[in-house]
Parts: sequence; structure tokens; C-alpha cells
Amino acid sequence: MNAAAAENKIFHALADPSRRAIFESLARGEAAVKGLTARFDISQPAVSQHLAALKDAGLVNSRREGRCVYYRVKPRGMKPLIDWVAHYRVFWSDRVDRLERLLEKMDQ
Amino acid sequence: MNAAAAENKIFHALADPSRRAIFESLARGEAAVKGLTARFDISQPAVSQHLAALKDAGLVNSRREGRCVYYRVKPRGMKPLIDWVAHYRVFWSDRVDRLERLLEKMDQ
DNA sequence: ACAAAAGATAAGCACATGCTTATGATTCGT
DNA sequence: ACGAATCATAAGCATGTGCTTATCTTTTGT
Repeated sequence: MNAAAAENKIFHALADPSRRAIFESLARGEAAVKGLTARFDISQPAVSQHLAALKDAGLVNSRREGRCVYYRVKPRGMKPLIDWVAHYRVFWSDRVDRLERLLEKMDQ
Repeated sequence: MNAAAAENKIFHALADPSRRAIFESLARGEAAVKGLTARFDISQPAVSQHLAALKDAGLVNSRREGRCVYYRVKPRGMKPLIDWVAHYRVFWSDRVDRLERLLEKMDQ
């Protein structure tokens, strides 16, 4: 999958408020579909569909344990988003820019 | 406008491929509606509507000069997006997280 | 083996969205 | 003053999207 396609899926996945809320919830810790359904005021299928979109975007992973399926944030899932934003870092702040340069030095 | 509303508008604005392409084009330099319409294979009203969405999200500014309206990237427009991403930087790599703390020390 | 639990998938529906064409509002050139 | 140029807005339409209920699959407990 090229970069543009990855950006598309990630931006699309995070554009929906419910989906972003689920992702933010997962960022605070692993959770099963049952648990997520309890927190948000939408049906279980709706949660599963959102999770499928997040997974397709590479933002989350799933792990089956018996009847339950636990979802968790994929560590480097947001990398395409980071890279896209970093491409326009010239418009942010000098501090982030310095962070970038420092990272490059440490990579060497 | 609270942070959540700003995130919503920005993610929504950048979720559409055409709109993101227009934004990326503006990132390479200021442009008028006429010029953008020439580059992208959509009608002028479509371009204007996309620009309105980008402007509503705080991502671009506009400047009128005679009959032409020039759009350009708003310097800190992506800050809400940066902040949102930074909030989950713990999932990128531990290295980045440590560097962030190091940078904070250096700021003092 | 059977029923319940947990989740994924299918079908359908109300609504949002991105595009078009048509038109309105300003501004420039002559 | 008048027509052309530039852009914004309105109206309409085809498609996409998020939600629901219903159902299927898999697994657990008894």
C-alpha cells in the first residue's frame, strides 16, 4: 500500500467522532468489544464496524481470547499520519523542528 | 471553540482526498481559486467549497486582491492536529517520548 | 448436547457529502 | 456604462456513511 492510500484510510478512520472516541479509549488501554459497547451509546455492531475501520487503517490490532476479542492501539499505526504532518512541519513551531533534527542525529 | 470541535473540523477537512490535495498544493505556495481550478479536474464551485471547508477548519487564510482571492496555508492551523497526535506519542516509540522530555529540560 | 455469551456480518434506512449546473455579487478593462 | 472575469452561493442529484435490527459463527459453561 502506497503512502497516499494509507493517509486516506487513516484520515477517514479518524474523521468520525465515534471512531476517534473509540481509538482514544483504546489508547488508554486494551479493551474488548463488549467493554467498548458498554462505554459508548451505540450498538455492538456499530462498535465492531468502527473497529474494523480502525483495523483496516492499521491503527489497531486485535487479539482473540476465548469468546472475547481484545483490541489495542497498534504502536506505529499513526506513523503515516505523523509523516504527513511532519512534511509541513515548517508551518508549526521551531521546537518541533528542533525535535526532528535531534532525532535525525540520534539515528546516526 | 473547544479542542474537540477543532479536531473534528480538521480531521473532516483533511479526510477528503481532493481537499487534502488542495491543501498540499497551497502548502507549496499561495494560489488563487482560478489557478487551483486549473490544476484539479473539478469545477470552480467545487474548489470554492473545498476552500471554504479548509478555511472553516482554520487550515487556510484568504486574501482578496481585486477580482482574485488568494488562499494560503495558515501557519499554526494544524496545531490542534499536532496536539492531538502528540497526546498519543507514547505509542510511536519510547525514544521520541524520551526526547520530548529531554527537549523540555533544554527549554528550561 | 444444549443454551448462553461474544462478536462479525448482512440488509436496510436516514442522512451527510461531494459533485454538478445555474445564478448572484464584485471588480476590472474599455 | 457595459461586458467580461473571478469567485461565492443555491439547488439538485448520485453516492457514501453511520446507525439500526436480524442473523450467523465461535466459544464457554453445565
